[in-house]
Amino acid sequence: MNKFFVTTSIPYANAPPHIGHALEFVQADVLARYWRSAGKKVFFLTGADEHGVKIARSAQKAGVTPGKFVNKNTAEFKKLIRLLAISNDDFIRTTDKKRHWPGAQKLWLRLIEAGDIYKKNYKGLYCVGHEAFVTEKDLAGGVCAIHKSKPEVIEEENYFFRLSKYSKIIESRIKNNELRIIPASRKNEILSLLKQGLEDISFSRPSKDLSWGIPVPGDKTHTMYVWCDALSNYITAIDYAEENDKFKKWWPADAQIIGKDILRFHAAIWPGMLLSAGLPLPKEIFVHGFITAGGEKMSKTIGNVADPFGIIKKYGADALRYYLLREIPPAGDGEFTDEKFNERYNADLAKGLGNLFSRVLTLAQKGKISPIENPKFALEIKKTEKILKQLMIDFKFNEALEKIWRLIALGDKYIDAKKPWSLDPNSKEFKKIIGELLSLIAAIGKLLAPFLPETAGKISKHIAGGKIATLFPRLK
RNA sequence: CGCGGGGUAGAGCAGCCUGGUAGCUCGCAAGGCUCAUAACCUUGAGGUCGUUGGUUCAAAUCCAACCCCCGCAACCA
Repeated sequence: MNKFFVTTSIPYANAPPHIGHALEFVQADVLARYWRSAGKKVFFLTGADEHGVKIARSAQKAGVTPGKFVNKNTAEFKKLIRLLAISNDDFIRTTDKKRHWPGAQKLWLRLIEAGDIYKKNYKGLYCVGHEAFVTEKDLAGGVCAIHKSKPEVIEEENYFFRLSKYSKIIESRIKNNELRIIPASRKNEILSLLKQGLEDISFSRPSKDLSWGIPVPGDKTHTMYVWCDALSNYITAIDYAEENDKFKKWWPADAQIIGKDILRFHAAIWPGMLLSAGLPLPKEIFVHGFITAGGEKMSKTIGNVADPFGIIKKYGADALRYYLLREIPPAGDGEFTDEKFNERYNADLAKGLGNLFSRVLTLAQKGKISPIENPKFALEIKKTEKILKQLMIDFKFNEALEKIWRLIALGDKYIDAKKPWSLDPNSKEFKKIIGELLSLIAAIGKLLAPFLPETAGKISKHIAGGKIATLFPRLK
């Protein structure tokens, strides 16, 4: 198929975005841009998860309605997406009653038709301070660790989803790669979980406890729990409610990008729901890690959280994109520190790409020079293109950039060997050498476009205009 | 016996699946160059591959045991 439907997880609009969100957006964006330029029809979806008790409570604390509360946070996410030059085709919000709710409710009804929704008493420990159920983990010596009060045992009736029924089939789909989980370590992780068998999951909450959400169809006393509410965004955005041509064109998703914390939801619960509804499963789930700071987990409490807005403002979107793609192992945890950022920036962007660009354009200004193909360069570029394709299939963004940087080194070596500055700018030889370098840089720019769209634009613009420009000023 | 990730040059990492001269980036040293953002190019120094034992002609790589570090409550991907 010549289409590519890529999704990010939809961030929870309970807090403003941080650098981890930026990572996921950028990874998905590179895929979208790459496959778009490779000629595929691409649909790139992202959005916001805006329901739930937590948001309702945060809104109350802030003294605003939940609607206003999520509007504010979602606006921040949209701002980050815009500033990062993310090329998403759509943005779905779970509070969207027109676009999202009908599809979510339809999905629920399909699960009922399949006989997979049933009512069951749910017994749990209710903490008055939390105004919610707590688990054993929240307790310390039999009392709530935060509120120091003894929780009550409460029984309530909830809807359940018969996830257990699909345990075996999900396991086999993942095992035989009909549903590819990347990297392999995550695949193994989920398989070991599936081996133990999945349990049915609570699928609703009484409306009195959770009113900020989507009502269960035909039962006003219950509200959908997060599973049917949020996971369904991947299909509601492409008109699952209508099941029209748009839906048929795009579903199943070709790649779903998620973080390691929500692997279970996407590789077990979500496939279970799709199977129950008689829908195909996504083809691939790519799982990225977390960004740490100085070996420690980023935490608002510790205060070592890197702020994506500040970085973009200071160094530009492409500098942040480059760091996230080059320095963070795509499928593993990675570090973000100012020192590392400066090092990467100076070594690769300023002294590498920027400097080569600058020295070639300076020389090119000495005469009217147009790009000329060099067979050796052309061969290397072609090789790089080929390797790049496989690396994109494997989600290895860091290696892809490393390969492109080899072409930059090639350019530097060529200049050094040919010493064009010692030649007469009007000589044929000079024009040939610089022309070849111009065409190499143009090719590098083209290869970089999915990763650093703004820089790629600058490169082609300045080559055409013959003007010298500083792509990335060196940091002190 | 909870689960998972990791321990390879001063730092950060790759290599391990599919054993066979230990590689990359940064940093450091020497030389070259002067077109360029004090940038670029070349060469070099630096490693008992966590420990111990096993398999093998051969182990960073396979097997076993052990030691150490980091995640697995919340904000949060």
